[in-house]
Amino acid sequence: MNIEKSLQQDISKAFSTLFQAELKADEIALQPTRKEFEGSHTFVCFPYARLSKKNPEETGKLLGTHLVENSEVVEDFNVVKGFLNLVLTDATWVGAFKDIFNAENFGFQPANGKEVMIEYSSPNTNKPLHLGHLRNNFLGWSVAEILKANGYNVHKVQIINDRGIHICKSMVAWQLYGDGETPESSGKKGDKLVGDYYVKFDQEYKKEIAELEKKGMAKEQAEKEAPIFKKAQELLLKWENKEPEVYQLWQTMNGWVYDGFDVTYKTMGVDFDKLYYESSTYLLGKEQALEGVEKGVFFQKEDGSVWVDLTDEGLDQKLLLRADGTSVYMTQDIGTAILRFTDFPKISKQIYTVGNEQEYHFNVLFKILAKLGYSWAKECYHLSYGMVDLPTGKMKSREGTVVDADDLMQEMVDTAKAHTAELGKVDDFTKEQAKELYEILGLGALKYFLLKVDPRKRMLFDPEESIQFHGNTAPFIQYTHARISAILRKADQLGIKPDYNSFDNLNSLHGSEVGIIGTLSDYPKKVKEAGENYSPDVIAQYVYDLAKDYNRFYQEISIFNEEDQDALKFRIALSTVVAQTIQKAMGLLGIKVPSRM
RNA sequence: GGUCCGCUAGCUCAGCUGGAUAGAGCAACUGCCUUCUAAGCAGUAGGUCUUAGGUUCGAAUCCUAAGCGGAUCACCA
Repeated sequence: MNIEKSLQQDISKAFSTLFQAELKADEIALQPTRKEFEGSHTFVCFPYARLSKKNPEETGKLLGTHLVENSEVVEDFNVVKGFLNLVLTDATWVGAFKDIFNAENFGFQPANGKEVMIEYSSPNTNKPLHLGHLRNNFLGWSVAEILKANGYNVHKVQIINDRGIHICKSMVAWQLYGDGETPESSGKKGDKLVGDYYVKFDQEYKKEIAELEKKGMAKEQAEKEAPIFKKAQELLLKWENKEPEVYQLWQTMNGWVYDGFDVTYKTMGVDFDKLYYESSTYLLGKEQALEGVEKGVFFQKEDGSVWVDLTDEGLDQKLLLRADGTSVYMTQDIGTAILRFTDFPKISKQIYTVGNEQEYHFNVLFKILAKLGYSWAKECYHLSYGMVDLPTGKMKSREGTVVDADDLMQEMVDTAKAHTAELGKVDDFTKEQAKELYEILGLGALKYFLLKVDPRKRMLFDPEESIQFHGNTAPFIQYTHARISAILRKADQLGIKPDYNSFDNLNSLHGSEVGIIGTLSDYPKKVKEAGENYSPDVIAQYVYDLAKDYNRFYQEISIFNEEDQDALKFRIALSTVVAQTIQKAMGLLGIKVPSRM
């Protein structure tokens, strides 16, 4: 029996007997008691004074007295300024813990038969992944896990933006300046190599613009007339016409990028159930655009370009096909969405994990899909997250202030290594064990740092702070797990194996033990909340609180010096559940926990 | 200019379905390792919750306006 529900029912009954007033159990709001007062649950009397026809203070006193006499769970109470603080019996806490200890998959919901699709990552294939992608990938992957924990069947997908003017830019630069360079010939990671040519393009492009401007051309026109830019445009057109030479180069260079991405995804610990490629969805989008013209939902301008008019929705007109027939970003997103709902007809929701600078884009996309008559358009949701800023300001790829994903992850692992070596606690580890530990710690620290913040908010990435191993960090939580693991190893050696009835005669609990049980009881609620709001930060915050609670207990109470066998077994059981919960909650964030560190 | 988002301790963030004296971490200062891992624990100090109105028994939380910062309004993705 859930503690909160028992209390709600008892309070409801009390209102009926004491005040002859009807108050439904599920309408009763209880809040956690502030730590400066005695008790665990607080009933705020003000809103109910109307029902009790007594002032809040009086209501609280009558209610408290009645509960102590009639409720099995209430031991004591105090009323402070209209707040009724309830102290529960230790038996109640032990009972609640027994249920948790016994639970099959505590905190997780059984399958609910619903399917959702979540998209994340979705990089362009013209440059390597960076810090912003890390937030995106960790967020999307974590939300997927959290939704699974809430009983959904989840499909993790991404759309790889493998075609378009951006990749053509890299291709042109490689044709002009590449001299046949390949990842094999230069030893460069494929995505880095292609990214270098994207930068090269931009440098040359700027030079050409400057030259044209010098000759008296307006900047805007120079941007369109620069020869290298025109070459990129030509390549795009040739690509859409599937000219073999261009198509092959495109395939080769994308192949290099995919090889590079694979390595990065593997390090990140992120994966996908299905990949969509823009190159194979944009044609469907084109068809839709043309069909839309026939249906009269879209219109064509004199130059042949296709547009949608959303002015009646408070938005603007939006281009869907260029005059030369080539498609834009929006075109392929229409095709992709349709394809996905065709592939997975049962999905009840599609979540797009994409930065908040694209809010307008998705707003428009969903409206277009609705206009085309797709009823599922309203089930599309843009999980919009904030930018990652650096202490030096915004990341700008063209100014070289981008934090590369591979470099950053490596740096985190290196730092974990240095810090661990300094402490010297795992000097007996084999090389492989040590390497694994450094990766668990370094990647964990990074993931936690990026996930503990509300995704909707923009956040500051301070490299100094991100590699901190104290305080509200993954290593702190991982350390707590390692400590518990040491205790459980010892308990195992001593043959202490608590079961459901091992602590039936336990007659008193310490405050820190009650605190842990209270926090554990919150876990299912937190998993649900994190799922409803697509907020891994709820889990991050929770698991930190749990670790803190355990560390206080660890510091205050000795386990193995305890003579009372019931108390000893209870503490082992409590430690077991905390370790499992830490492990599972961190798992929802994609963070592993070591048994020694 | 229109639309949207943010503003809480020196810094980074919780709290936001209205509840008590607004919480953590970092940084600073003070204690605690012959005891299950000190990557820890306990404590001190640090706040007109951007401002002004309003609703309410009660507002960091809801409403209105202003200020500051950001995003967006591309034949870029």
